[in-house]
Amino acid sequence: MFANSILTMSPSHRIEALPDTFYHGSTVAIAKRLLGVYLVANSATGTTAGRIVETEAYLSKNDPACHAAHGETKRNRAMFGAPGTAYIYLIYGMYHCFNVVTRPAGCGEAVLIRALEPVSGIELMQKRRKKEKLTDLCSGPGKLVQAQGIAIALNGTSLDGPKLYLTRTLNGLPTGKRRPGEKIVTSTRIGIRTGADLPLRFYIGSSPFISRSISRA
DNA sequence: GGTGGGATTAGCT
DNA sequence: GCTAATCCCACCA
Repeated sequence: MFANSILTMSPSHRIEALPDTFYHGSTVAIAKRLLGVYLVANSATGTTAGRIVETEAYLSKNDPACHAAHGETKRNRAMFGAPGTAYIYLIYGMYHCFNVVTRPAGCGEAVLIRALEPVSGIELMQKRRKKEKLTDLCSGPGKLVQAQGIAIALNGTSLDGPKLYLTRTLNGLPTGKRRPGEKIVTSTRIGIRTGADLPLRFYIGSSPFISRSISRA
């Protein structure tokens, strides 16, 4: 089964991270463009990978829900880094959320990754999540961070490193982009109090792996 | 120096 | 549907 093939992959495997041009355009455009892209995580316990199926955009202007809305702080500093930087933070004292910084340094815009389709390292994800069902592994921002073993220490690092990276090219799998017939559905964002009416959540409509939260579209 | 809220989840009713 | 678990930070005193 191809899901385990990456685990036995040669250590000399070359990372094909996303090109700089991937981050051209608006944060909304990038949030949509990220649908279908692979997120790969390497740790001492093994490698996992998932295909992004749900994202949310957080903007620097007229978006009160964005962490950067009140300026740079110690907590949100990574958000003001270069495009392709990981912004990881603790939420509700228990879970972490993983974001991709999208705009040039100083802007403070990012895309929250809300759900992945598990594609590799399934057994490791099941072990970390203590869940068997594939739809329970990465169907929420806190869940996918747990399943991928993404450490808070990776906050502020560039998403082209050996421990955590984004790519369209993954070990014989189809190119990491939307496939024919997969349509982007737009809705309001999940779980926020302010800016809740903005249409900034995007997901692959046919995917069974998106978060189960009420869409409130 | 104290306090309250938040881009969540799991488990129970 | 409701709530507990749990912590960083912004804000107010």
